[in-house]
Formats: sequence, structure tokens, C-alpha cells
Amino acid sequence: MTDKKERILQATEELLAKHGFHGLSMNMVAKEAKVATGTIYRYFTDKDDLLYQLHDHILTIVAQKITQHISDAMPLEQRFRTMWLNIWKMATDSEAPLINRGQFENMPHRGKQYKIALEKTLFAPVHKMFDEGKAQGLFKPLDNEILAALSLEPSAALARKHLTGIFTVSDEARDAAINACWDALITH
Amino acid sequence: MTDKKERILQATEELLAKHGFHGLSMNMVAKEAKVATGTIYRYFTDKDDLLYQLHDHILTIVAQKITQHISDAMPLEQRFRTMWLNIWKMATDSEAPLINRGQFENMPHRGKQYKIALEKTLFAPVHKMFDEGKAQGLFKPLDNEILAALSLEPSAALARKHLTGIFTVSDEARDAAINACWDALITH
Amino acid sequence: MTDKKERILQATEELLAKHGFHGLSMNMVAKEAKVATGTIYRYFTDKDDLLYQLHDHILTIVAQKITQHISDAMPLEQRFRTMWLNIWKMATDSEAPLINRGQFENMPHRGKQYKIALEKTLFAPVHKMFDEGKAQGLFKPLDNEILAALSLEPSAALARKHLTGIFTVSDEARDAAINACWDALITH
Amino acid sequence: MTDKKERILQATEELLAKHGFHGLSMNMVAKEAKVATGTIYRYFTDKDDLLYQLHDHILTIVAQKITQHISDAMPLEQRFRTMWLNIWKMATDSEAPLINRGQFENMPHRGKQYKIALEKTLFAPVHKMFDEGKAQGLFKPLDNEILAALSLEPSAALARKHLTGIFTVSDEARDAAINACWDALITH
DNA sequence: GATGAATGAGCCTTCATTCAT
DNA sequence: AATGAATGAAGGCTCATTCAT
Repeated sequence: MTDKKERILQATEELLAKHGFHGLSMNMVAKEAKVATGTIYRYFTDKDDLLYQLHDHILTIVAQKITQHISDAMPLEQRFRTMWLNIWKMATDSEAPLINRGQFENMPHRGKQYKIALEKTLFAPVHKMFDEGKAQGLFKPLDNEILAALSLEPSAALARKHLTGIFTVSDEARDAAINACWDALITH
Repeated sequence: MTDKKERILQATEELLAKHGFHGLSMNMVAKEAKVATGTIYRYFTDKDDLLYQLHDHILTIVAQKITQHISDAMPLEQRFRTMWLNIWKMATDSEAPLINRGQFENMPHRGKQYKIALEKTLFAPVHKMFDEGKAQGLFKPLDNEILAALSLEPSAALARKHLTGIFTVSDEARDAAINACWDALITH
Repeated sequence: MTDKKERILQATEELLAKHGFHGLSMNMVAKEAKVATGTIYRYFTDKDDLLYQLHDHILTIVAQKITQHISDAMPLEQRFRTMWLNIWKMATDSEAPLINRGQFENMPHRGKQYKIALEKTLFAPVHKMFDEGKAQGLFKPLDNEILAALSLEPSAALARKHLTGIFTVSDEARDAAINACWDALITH
Repeated sequence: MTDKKERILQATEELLAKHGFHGLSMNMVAKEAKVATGTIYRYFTDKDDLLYQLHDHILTIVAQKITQHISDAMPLEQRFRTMWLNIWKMATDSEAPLINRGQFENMPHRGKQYKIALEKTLFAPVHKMFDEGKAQGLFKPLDNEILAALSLEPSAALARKHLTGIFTVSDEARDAAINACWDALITH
């Protein structure tokens, strides 16, 4: 990726995190990226395009963070706990706040097929974990999307509440939450 | 509530659902509500104020829908299933599309104290259910916010995926998901 | 004059003094006068009409203040000094700041004939003083308008400077200024 | 100064002279200056800023006109008469109509310190004349601001009356007025 | 490729005026 | 006569996008 394009994406992410969607103008992006306004339009057809590409860019990073420190050799439960905590840490460390804050939820999407394909690739280790668990008879025999909603989504949900300051979660409570999610996942 | 004010809120909700935050202009709202632009400002000081009030308005309706057909006399599990399905239905009937697109999460709030207090009142039956479950030793001894994230949030998450067309959930899968959420909730 | 009309004029004057032309809306006037918005239009055809009438209203008061404590029996110099000080006092007491602040300068005028006639009536004692002075050979044989510009205008000009805070005038300086204006007025 | 900026100031001045403060909109200014609305905001942060800068711009021109054809070598009386007539001419030639309509007086200022400093520089020859006259014992020992109000202000006042058509001043009357102002200025 | 001045549609908001009650 | 809710044109200002250099 060109140096300039990288800088533009970087600048956009920072400004988005700092001021939100509302206060994001192309001129500000250009200034922050130390680039002329018109230059942005050499790399992105549109403001929307810039945001789309940023979305993918961030999604990639998020996926990497979520599947960090995971190897297929690890026992299933350990993999699960690690992922759950990876999600949690992203929020509390506020290292990738953009997606967790739902800033991207309001963005117009490109075709859904595209999104599904992208996520399938990025979150392959997650799918692998669910597939293995189901093959072993350990996990409930449900679609991966459902299993994710049951067992990982709560982590994001809690993190969001934590982030907005609605209420705070202690370490013990967090560990108990992980166990509860595990309960949702496995057969009894 | 005045006829006009009601119509303005209604129009705002519809436009928000249709075009998102990005494409919501006061003139559009006025047109949709069949009201002069200036009239909006008799009932709302600001665009922000309009959004705030809409937030509360929707939250109230959502809370009513979620706690519909619930009485304290019903057994805990029945209450839980009913609520879970209430959430689900809101999405699939697309009666209140706003909530399920995540548009709702990112609406501007007034102070968080205000929001916490409001939610406490509106979702009283939910809290009651969790409290009773914990008192009986049936539910895990965790904060209500956490229990909600474990057991009800997945319903909303699935509904959202369902709505965006990412994938479709069969009736059987849905029931299995409810059971899984119940597993997350209860002690084993 | 009706009670209501009087109250409306009163309210307009106060708001004009407080917020200037810029921040004067009919709704504010109505509120300040404790009258319904529509009521204003029973007494004044227009906003402009309201301002015109206010102008005359204030001009009358100003004329009264300027010619206060003046009688035709007083010696000419005493009359002159009294008037000069009356003008000065209006500013420093900030009792009638509206005209001195030039708030009215920008107003569209009705026919100039009207204005000339009105001023002739209101400022009759001033004209009388100049006429007598010229008849006695004490004052320069110039048009009254010119004599006013030479001898009384400086009072208003100084008062304006004083009011805007550009610089402050001591009592001694003020008296010297009066003498200088007298010098401008009389033959040498 | 840029071509565009100059054109915008020019257009503002003309519109102000034509329609007054009341009817001055940024769109009109843009149209008159043959510039896009947004362009104005590249050179002026605000409507207020535009007016401020116009104020200074005009004040500079006014100062130049008033101190035109003046040299320190000229006798005091000649300097005085020249300045007085310079002021007078500005009105009668209607070359700079803005100043004489009082529109100028009410233009928004930045801090008063700023204005005082600016005027000190621009009107240096005027101050010099007064200072020399006082040093020679020819002029009354009063503050320059007061001397200006006594001797030059009447010129502006008469010019204003002349311009609004309230009454007309013959050449002889005008010369007599200059003499009268000189009387106000000198010791007797 | 890169620049950044210029554009102008569109946004939020105000306010003089009307009119059904 | 009086009310005040409703109107909608118009105002100040922003910002995505273009294009001459």
C-alpha cells in the first residue's frame, strides 16, 4: 500500500476515534494525513469508499486481535477462553475502540455477499474451533453464527457496556461470565 | 402528547430506519411529518433534542414490547422464554426496525446517570426475574447486567444478523438458541 | 394611547437597548410586553411600523430631555449651556442610550418631509434660541442647522465617545468644551 | 491582498451602502462579488469577521482621504481647512458614502484598545496638527479627541445632513462653518 | 501525481407574519 | 379584541468534490 494511502487511512481512524462520524470532514482528514485534499481522491473514489476501506482495514486488525495467541493445537476450552478475553481486552485497553463503539454500524454496506466472504476468511480460527467442538460432540450442534452469538457476543456486549461506563465489571465477574458462556456453548 | 409532536417523532423514526443517521435532515423530517420546518422547533429545542427524545420514546416502546405478556406469577423459565421471544419478534416482525439495526445503540444520550435510571424503571420486570432466579439459587449469582448480556443479548444479536440477511435462523435453531441461553443463565 | 400599545413600545425600547437591533424579534417583544404575538399586529402594521413609531416616540422623549429646564426668559448663554448639558447627561446617565448609540441611524426612514416637520416642532425651543441670538447679533448669521452642528453636535459626539469608552471626559474638560462651542457660535 | 478578497470587501461595502446592515446577506455578497458563497469563508472566518475587516479597510481609506494633501510644512490654519474640506468632499462627492451615513459608526468593533491603536496610527497627521497648535498656544489646551469633536465633527455632521437631503449647504455657508470651527479651536 | 482554492448544494435554525379559535 | 400555534422563506455556514496549475 502506498505511503500516502496508509497515512490517509491512519488519519481517518484517529479522527473517527477522536470526534466520531459527525465531525469527520475530508479536509480534516487531509490535514491530519498531511496530504492535499484532492490527493485523497486519487486513492479513494469517494468518502464512502474511504470509509468502506477503513472498515475492512479495521476489521482485519480486529480479527487479528481476536485470534491472537490461538493455535489449532490448543485444547478447545483454552482457545475459547483466549478468544473471549481477546475481545474483552480490545475494549478495556481501548486499542481498537472504533468497531466496539458501533461507529461502523451506521455505515452503508457493500453487498452482503462480500461481507460474509471477508468475515469467513478473517475469522477462520473461530470457525475452526466451533467445527471441532461440534465434531467432538462437546459443543451444541448449531450453526456457527448462532454459537458465536451465544458465546462470544456477550463478551462484546459487556465490553460495550463497560466502555460506555454504564457499569463496571470486576475480574471475578468477568471470569464467571466466561464460564457462563461456556455453559451456553457445550452440551449438558 | 400533542398530535404534531407524535407525528414528528414517528417521522424521525421512520427516516432513521430508512436512511440512517447520515441522511436525516430536519427538512426531511418536516416533510415526512407533514409539518412546517419551523414547527419542529416548537416541540424540540434542537436536532439533538429531537434525537434524545426519540431515544427515550423508542426505549419506552422497546421496554413495553420486551416485557409484554409477562406477569410475576408466571414460572421463571416461562418468563424468560417469553422475553427472549419478544425480543426476537420485534426484529422478525420488523415492527421496530430501528432498534435492531444498531442505529439505536449509537443515538446520542443525555448523561449516563439519566439513562441508567430510565432503564431501571422501564425494564423492572426483567430485573425482577433475574433477582428472583438468583434468590432461588436457580440463576448464577451475577450482576443483572451480566445476566442480561449472557441470556438476552444473543437474541438481539441473532435478530440483527437475521435482519441484515447475513444468515437465516430456522424455528428449531431459534428454540435451541433459547435453551442454550437458559444454560448460560442457570447453575449446573 | 392604549395600555397594550404603550407596553409594546416600552418593551421594544428595552429590548433594543439590551440586545440591539440584531436580537430583536417580534416574539421577544410580545413576551416582554406580556402580549400575544398577534396582538402587536393590531397596533402596528409591520415590524418596520413598530420601529418607526418607536423612533418618533423616543425622538419626542429626547427632545423633551434636551429642552428640559429651558424657558424663554432665561439669558441666551444659560439656555445654551443648559441644553448642551442636557444632551451630555442623556448619554452619561444612559437614560436614553438608544438614539445616542446610533441604533436608529440604520432604520429606513419615512419621507424626509415628515421628519423635518417633526423635528421642527419638537426642537422649537432650540430654534427659538438660535433665532434670538442671531437677531441680537450675538450669534453668527448662519442657518440653524449649521449652528446646531457647530455648537450642539459636539456634545453628542463627545458623549458617544464617552459612552463607547474610547476615552473619558473630566468635568473640567467638559466645561471647557462648552465654552469652545460657545466660541463657535458667537461672533468675535 | 488577493483579488477575490478585495472583490468581496468591495461588494460588501457597496451592498452596505445600498441596502444597509439590515439587508446584507452572505449570499448577496457572494453574488455581487461574483464568487461562491463558500469562498467568502476562505478569507473571513465569519460574517462578523468580514464586517470587522471591512471596518478597518474603510477606516484606512477614510484616514487617507482626510489627511490627503497635508504636509507638516503647511501652516496650521491651512492644514485645518484642508482636512475640514477633505471630510466635506468625501460626502458631497459621495465617493465613500458608507462613512457618511452613520452606517459606519455602528459597525461591530473588535476590542476598543485595538480601535484606539489603529486610529492613532491612521490619523497621525491630525494629532500632529493639534499637538503643534497647542504647543504654539494657538489652540485651546484640550485633549485631541475633544478638539476633533469641536472642529472636525461638525464637518461630518453637516455632510451627513447634506447627504440625507435634510437641507443643503451653500459654498458660502460652508466657508463660514469652517471659520466657526476655527473659532472653536483657537484661544481668544 | 499532487496541490489546494473554488464551488454550490444542502444543512440547521430563526423569525415576521397569518389565521383558526 | 386577543391568542399563540403554525408557517415557510431566508439566513449563516459546512463540506464533498472538482480542476487549473
